Amino acid sequence: MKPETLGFFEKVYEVARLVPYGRVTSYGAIAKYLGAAKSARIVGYAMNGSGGKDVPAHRVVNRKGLLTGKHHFDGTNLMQQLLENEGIEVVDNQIQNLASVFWDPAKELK
DNA sequence: GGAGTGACCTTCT
DNA sequence: GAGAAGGCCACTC
Repeated sequence: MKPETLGFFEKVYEVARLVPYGRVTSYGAIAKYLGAAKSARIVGYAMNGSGGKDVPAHRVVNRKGLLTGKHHFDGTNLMQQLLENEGIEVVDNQIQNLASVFWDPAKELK
């Protein structure tokens, strides 16, 4: 469990868990916070292993607020259901008040 | 050891 | 202003 041993994936899981209730963040925001803004794709790839973990992947969406990773969940509207359950308005797999629920780790955690 | 993949983002036309 | 294309890094086979 040493930071040095922890790969980039573990770091992504850490930030994903830090996302407060009723808030959502983007892959690029996490990647940028980790110092790999150009590796935004890696963040999404890391979520591939989030299944089975306590990582709220449903709180992580793309830059447009679109639930792109929704397909990776067990169900189809599960991700949307979880977001709506937290008070986030989601329509057609897309967050409406994204600017209101957006959570930037680089600024919040700093 | 090399090549391919991926739940993206940035930039140019 | 909108649309389209490319690139980038980390992990897996």
